[in-house]
Amino acid sequence: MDVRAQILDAATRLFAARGYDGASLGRIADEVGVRKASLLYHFPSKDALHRAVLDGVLAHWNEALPRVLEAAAGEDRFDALLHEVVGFFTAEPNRARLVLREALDRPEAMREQLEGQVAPWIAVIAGYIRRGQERGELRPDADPEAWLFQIIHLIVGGVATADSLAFGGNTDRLAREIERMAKVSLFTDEGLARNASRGERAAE
Amino acid sequence: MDVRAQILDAATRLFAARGYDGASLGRIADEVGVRKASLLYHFPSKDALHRAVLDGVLAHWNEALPRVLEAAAGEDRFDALLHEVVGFFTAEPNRARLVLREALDRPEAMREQLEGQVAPWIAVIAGYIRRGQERGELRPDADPEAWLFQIIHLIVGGVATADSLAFGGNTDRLAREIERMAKVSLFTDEGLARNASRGERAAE
DNA sequence: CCTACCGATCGGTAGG
DNA sequence: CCTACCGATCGGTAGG
Repeated sequence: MDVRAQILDAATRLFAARGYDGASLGRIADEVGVRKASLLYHFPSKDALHRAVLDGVLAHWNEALPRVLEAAAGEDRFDALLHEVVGFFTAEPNRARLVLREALDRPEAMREQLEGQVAPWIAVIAGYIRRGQERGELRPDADPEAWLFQIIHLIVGGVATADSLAFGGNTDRLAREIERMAKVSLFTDEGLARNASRGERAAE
Repeated sequence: MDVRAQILDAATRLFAARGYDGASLGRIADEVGVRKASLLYHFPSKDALHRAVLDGVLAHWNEALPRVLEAAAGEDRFDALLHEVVGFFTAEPNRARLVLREALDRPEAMREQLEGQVAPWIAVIAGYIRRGQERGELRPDADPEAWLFQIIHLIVGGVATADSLAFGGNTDRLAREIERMAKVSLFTDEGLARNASRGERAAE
């Protein structure tokens, strides 16, 4: 791994754990094993480094989401999407923490990112939901865009704060309840029945 | 309002907006209209001020929750609780941001707070849910503690990041979807029917 | 509640 | 990629 990637890696960890102001260039450089001045050769400023870290999180989505949407067959699309989101953030919880911190630290910048980069994909998936509602598989009173936001919110927030909430080893219970809430609040009884039969096959 | 309360007020605002490291004692003092050294007369250190701010958030719950639980009649208890949580955080979104930041910045301290101060109340309310499940009003597959955590999570996180998510004036949609998801994921059809008839009366 | 001040740390630059 | 250094800002203290 070249130095630039090592810097991005350490910066991701420290920005996620301590926030923009709490993470100093000196400590990031220490973790990589270089001097602060050398770090500023690769990234012109702390702000530029921070933006590069956030771009890394966003870049994955622009690659992964189209792939999942195209690959997953129509009926299994929701499971595939759910697992992609869960997998993406559990694989690297710092991604979730970075997103949450950005929402708190710079709400205006986050709003623009959501509108420009995330909203289009939300719209696409919301379209699938609307078709499911027309077929009677999904609850007609569900608000597709709002439902999606809340589920993503539960996953991202849950992963980001897992260390805080994980008392008594209840992370599994929390994760299972998210999945139950997501399904029961979106699928009709008819849709759930079809989903369950598919789930039993998948569990084997 | 005396100086001490003014300091706590300004500190709440700045800690919520910029985090512990991002909020300086100098700026907090500026907003109050005193010198930094004067601020350190009322609170011996930045850390002590921060803890006092968090205690203020917690103190409300130890007063409000027992009150709501006792006052609300059995059948309307869930609506009363939901509105208390929503009202508490929407009235002062900084409370929600502080809680979220604490979970990110000091997960260990947050975990202890949750175990000691919040878990007992969760247990009480979870008991109500279990009784509702035995009566057939609430879904038997719902995990009472986990469901409560997720609903509180949705409300706290939603309020804290409302500025980021509020594009196209969709905060109302997001709030309505939380309420719909909460109800449909907890109540059975029978329970929902009873709830709806009560809701219609309340809406008049 | 103030002025004056301290040591430490910060992001960033000069120059090689 | 380094050493050496800068001005600014930080939390906190002395003394009144």
